[in-house]
Amino acid sequence: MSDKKIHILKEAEKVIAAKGYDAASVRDIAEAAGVNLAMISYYFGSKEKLMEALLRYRMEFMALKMEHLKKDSSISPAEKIQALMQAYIERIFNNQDFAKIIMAEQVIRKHPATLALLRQLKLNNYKSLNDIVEEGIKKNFFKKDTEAFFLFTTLTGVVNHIIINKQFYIDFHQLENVNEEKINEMLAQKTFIHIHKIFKLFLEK
Amino acid sequence: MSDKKIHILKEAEKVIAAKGYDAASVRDIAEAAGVNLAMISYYFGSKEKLMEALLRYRMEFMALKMEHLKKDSSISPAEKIQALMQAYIERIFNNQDFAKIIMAEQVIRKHPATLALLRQLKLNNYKSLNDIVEEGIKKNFFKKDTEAFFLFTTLTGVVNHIIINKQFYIDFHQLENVNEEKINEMLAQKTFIHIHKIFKLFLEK
Amino acid sequence: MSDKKIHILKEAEKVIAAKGYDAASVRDIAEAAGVNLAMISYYFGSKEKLMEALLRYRMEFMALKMEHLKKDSSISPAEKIQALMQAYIERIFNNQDFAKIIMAEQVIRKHPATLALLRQLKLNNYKSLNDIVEEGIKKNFFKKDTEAFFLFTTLTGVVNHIIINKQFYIDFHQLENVNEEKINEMLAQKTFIHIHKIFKLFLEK
Amino acid sequence: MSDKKIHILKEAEKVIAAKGYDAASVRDIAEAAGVNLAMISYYFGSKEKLMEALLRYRMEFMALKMEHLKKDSSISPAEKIQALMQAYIERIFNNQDFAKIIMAEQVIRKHPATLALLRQLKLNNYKSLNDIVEEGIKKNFFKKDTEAFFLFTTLTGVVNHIIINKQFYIDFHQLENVNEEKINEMLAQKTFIHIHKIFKLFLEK
DNA sequence: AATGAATGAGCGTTCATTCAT
DNA sequence: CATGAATGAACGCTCATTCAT
Repeated sequence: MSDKKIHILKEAEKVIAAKGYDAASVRDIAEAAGVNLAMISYYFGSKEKLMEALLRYRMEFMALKMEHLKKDSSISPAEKIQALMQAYIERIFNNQDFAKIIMAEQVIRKHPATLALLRQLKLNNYKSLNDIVEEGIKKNFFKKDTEAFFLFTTLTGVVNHIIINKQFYIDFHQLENVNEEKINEMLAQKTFIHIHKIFKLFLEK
Repeated sequence: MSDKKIHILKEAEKVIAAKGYDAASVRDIAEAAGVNLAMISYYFGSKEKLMEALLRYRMEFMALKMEHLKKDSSISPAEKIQALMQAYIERIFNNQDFAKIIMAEQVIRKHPATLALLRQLKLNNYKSLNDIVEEGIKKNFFKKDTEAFFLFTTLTGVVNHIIINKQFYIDFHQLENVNEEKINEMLAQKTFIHIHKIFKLFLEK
Repeated sequence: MSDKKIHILKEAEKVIAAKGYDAASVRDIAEAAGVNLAMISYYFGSKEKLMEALLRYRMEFMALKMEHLKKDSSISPAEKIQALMQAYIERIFNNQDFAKIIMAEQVIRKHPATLALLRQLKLNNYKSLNDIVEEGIKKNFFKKDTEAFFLFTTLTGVVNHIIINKQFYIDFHQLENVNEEKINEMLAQKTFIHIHKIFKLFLEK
Repeated sequence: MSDKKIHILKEAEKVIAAKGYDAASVRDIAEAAGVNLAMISYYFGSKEKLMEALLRYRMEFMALKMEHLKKDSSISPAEKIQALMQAYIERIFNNQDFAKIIMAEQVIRKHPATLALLRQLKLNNYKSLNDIVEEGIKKNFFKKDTEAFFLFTTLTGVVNHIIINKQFYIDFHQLENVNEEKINEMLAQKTFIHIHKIFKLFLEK
């Protein structure tokens, strides 16, 4: 993909995360990207296809491809889970705009083309988690009776809601003057510890 | 509030939950409610004020007013937490449309008027939780080192993400033909058990 | 149909006849009719539907409903043909804008919805002519071997091409300063005589 | 003119005949001709000038240049008329797309540049006819009182309307499965006979 | 109180054309 | 000679809202 297309996608991501897909006009996006209005259609075909392109572009980085981990028997299931958690938290925290867009897209809108993409992403991530859990159970490291679905929604739900409530956290703890990067780091770390404890509770014998 | 207004709000809730605020046109809402288009502005002033009215109307039921519990010293903090969890899960599951609207509103849009309302709701709910936690700590029932913020985001994050991923769960477990009411009940119960375990982990000594 | 709708249709007819359907923008039509741009969609739904409404509105006057003539046996087939010719010439000359629109629509564009309407109009007119011709043949007044199709295309082709070439006629005979009404009357009369002779040639024994 | 230009013109002719000038986008034409979009402007300057080029290119074949006939006194005026009729019918039937474009252009659009060209074409054709008619009158072969204008509009009107109504004719006589070439031949022949009779009526003493 | 009619603003998209290479 | 990239203008249409009744 051309640099210009990527540039437009990145600016579009900001605008759409801030306003939502419907309220983000093509004119808004074009202005933010510093390109002519007609370029959007020229490059992507339509607003909807730009959205699709954005999802495809970012999903590559969002997807938890744990293939290299799965087959490595020198790493314990517990360590794999830890790595997956770490990767997910990192990715969400490193692209909070995209995380918001995905959240909004799941809750409302549900455009057919994006729906299929999101389902695929979700399925892949879910399976990555599930595979490790099943491996852990088989190898007798993990408890048998834990539904992966609840672990999955816990991981995604907690991380995403921490993103949503970040401003609330800042306000509550009066961190307005703290560097945002610092806050993100701190929150990410605390989030990891928090979820790690939960996963241990549900998985480790 | 007049019955007609409430009727419009309820229909608007469905439409907005399905399409999102921006994509839900006043025409859509008027048609769904079976009222004249001009009635919306006539009754509520504007689309935005209808949204505000909807938030106010539903937030009364969403807010976790635990005053009657707080002062009752015959109930243990653990039981209070349990009651709060139960109440929250019940409310989200009983009004999934509104839950979606609130989620979308928090993630995107962020209209000043609604922002303040949502912040208030969040603060109230957070404080309800926090009060109980602090009481538990003071009474030496709960661990000292647990941040209420993470308990809060866990409760809200998990419950809301289970709502978001309900369809995914149905597809995955092939429950397409199961009565939706049944699925809701089952999921709500499992969600309660799941979160209850987490809370125990973080709070109980 | 409301007066305002009819007013818009009449102004639209002028604009579309002058520029052609595609070049006549909704903005042009709205301006010509002195109404707000959005009124066009409000009243007619879309530009295409306005066109359809125009066709339906004018076709009532364009159709050669000769039922009252057909059954009247006191009128000879020759007189009936004469009446039909007269009626057709009159209608085309009295609404030259619409005649042009129909011509252009038949030649190019051919939008499904209008295509069906025009086909119906053509079929009705053709049948009106054909019925009389067949009656004349049966009653032994008319020649047997004349194809109605060529009479039909002669009538419509000649009349419409005289409309098309009216300006050419005016220029050629330097009638720039003659009242248009006069020219129309004169041309209509000459056209009638011309076609009458042709029809006599092909029909009368 | 280069082969490529001619190729573009021929493809443009098809597209414009099918959709009309305004609805035929430069993109459509470029795609149909298999050339780069920018080539159109590059070769012809603009869409309008392409249209002009098309008119100029085709008008050479459309113009009824009867000079060689006019001066030949061994051919009777009646035979000359016949030759002109034949030539006109042939040209229209052999290039129905262009005939449609000319018709549409005369009825609507009327762009200054094309208007002048078409007027010239019309004038030339009209004069070719008129010259022969006048010669016939002078030589006492033809009736005096026939206006050439009505002969002209009869020739052009009937032929062009037969083209317009060709599909109607096919539908009516259920000739859907007959080879189009065959239908054209048959119609052209019938048209010639038909118009020939009319011209005889109006001209021969 | 209730509503059909109307409106200005803005939407996503496509247009013919130009420009840099 | 040829073309991919880019652009300003305009397109048909829908929006939330207002107004006259």
